Amino acid sequence: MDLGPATQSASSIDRAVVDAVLSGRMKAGARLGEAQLGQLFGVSRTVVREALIRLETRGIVQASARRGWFIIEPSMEEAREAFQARIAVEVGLLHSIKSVGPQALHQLRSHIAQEKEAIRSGDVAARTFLLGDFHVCMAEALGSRLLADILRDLTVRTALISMMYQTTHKAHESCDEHVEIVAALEAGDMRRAVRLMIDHIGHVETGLQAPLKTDPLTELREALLPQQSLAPRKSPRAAKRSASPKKKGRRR
Amino acid sequence: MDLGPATQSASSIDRAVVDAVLSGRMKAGARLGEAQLGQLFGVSRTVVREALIRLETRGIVQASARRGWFIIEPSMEEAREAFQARIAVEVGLLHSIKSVGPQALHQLRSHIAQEKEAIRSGDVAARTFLLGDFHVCMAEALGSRLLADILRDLTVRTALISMMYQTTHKAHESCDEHVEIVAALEAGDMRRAVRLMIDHIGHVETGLQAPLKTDPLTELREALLPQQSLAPRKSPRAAKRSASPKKKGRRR
DNA sequence: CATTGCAGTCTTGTATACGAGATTGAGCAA
DNA sequence: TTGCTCAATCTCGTATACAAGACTGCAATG
Repeated sequence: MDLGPATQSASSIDRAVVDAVLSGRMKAGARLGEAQLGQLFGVSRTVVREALIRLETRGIVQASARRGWFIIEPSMEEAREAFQARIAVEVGLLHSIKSVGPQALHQLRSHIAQEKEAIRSGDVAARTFLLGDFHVCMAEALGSRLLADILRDLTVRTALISMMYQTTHKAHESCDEHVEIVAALEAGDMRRAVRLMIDHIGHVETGLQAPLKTDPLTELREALLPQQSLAPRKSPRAAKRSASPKKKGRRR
Repeated sequence: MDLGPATQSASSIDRAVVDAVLSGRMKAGARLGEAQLGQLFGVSRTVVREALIRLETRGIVQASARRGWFIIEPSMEEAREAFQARIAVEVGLLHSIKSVGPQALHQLRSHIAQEKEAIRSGDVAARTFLLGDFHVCMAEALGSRLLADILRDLTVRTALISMMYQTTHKAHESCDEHVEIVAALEAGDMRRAVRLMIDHIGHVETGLQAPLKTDPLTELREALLPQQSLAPRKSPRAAKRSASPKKKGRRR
């Protein structure tokens, strides 16, 4: 992690946030203060703001007017959409290729080796990152940088979802499925690869359970605010007893 | 030439630029000065800059350090990538659905009716916009807002490409193919819809010809800068005085 | 005539100033 | 205690200031 040169920090803020999310070090709903990030990276709010705007455009963070920037908190519905989009893109990708070259296979096998190593050593952050990155890596290896970028952003979304909602899908199972997919690619059996990929993503999605309750207010919020509330209460009469629900834990 | 400050300056700059590109009113390589846009929309450079950063993140404009912002000029290679990505996404989308509801069909037919009207009336901008927007509209009608957004940005790219490189594909042919695709969707024949869509996008892509030479330096740039380019078979006229307002500097 | 050095101008990159919405917490009344 | 008001504070939204890179045009030079 390089926090030194100011010239690079412009785009390194983006990468730092994305990596943090993909590694599970940063959770959905986490707050990203402009001033804080600026101090952390040694730049002014202007530069931080540009990075946040990029992340917002990519659907990774969300600005709440005059309150702050937060990592997005996908709803169950948005979760489904994200998984569906991923399936569509990855299936389309697999359909669009005839065969897989030896170099691409090497890259994928190398990636899976890293996954196994991370799983073995118990490095949760690396494991989480690599398991999601496999799909990005696949798109890249198969020749489409554009689709890889698209998949990366979609993966961020599903990664957040997997952390928000309990998932029964275990790491080694995912890794095993990656192995099978690569095997199918190597055999040139695209139909099987597609089938495996659909099942694989489906396994993760159907593994979603009730939301994790690290925050005691999570249930309440889920129950009361199915959609994000943007009602600017001006009349104090209507809002009576709503003093308690402060948003999330403040981080300092 | 003032568009009036009453427009929602926040995201309206984005939309204005995207619409202008999709309508063919703004061509690849067009310059977008911060100060100019600011005056045009009645906001400061800060707001303009945010919009430009969003557009850059979406791959629509490109910043050249301390020179300015420009609509991207995809190379032939990038053109192929964009078309391939579009095929992958749209094929994946069609594969991921079982059937198409009556409401979606209505939307698509309505869209095609607009296309025909624009073609009939000779409204080139509307025609260009609608022909590209059909694919976005399809993704939206088929239920994936995420994929629709992705397709919109990819479509911007291919739209620019179609304007940069001469295309033999005519508007009414595209419209006819849209009709066929919708017919296949209505019949529930997804396999046929997929094939038609691949052919349709392929028709546009294979229709690409030699680059349009609005800029006398195009050939020179193509010959010297990119990694691999098609062999130019036209006799290049010597780039005499470049009195044109268009100025292409070197890239670093 | 072609080339090169140089100053002036233009445009962006970054920081900072200032204002407004949102939140919080204390104080006060019932 | 409960409920309300309001000022202090936090944070972002927008504009502006200033510096530096990049281009232009001209003149001097070979």
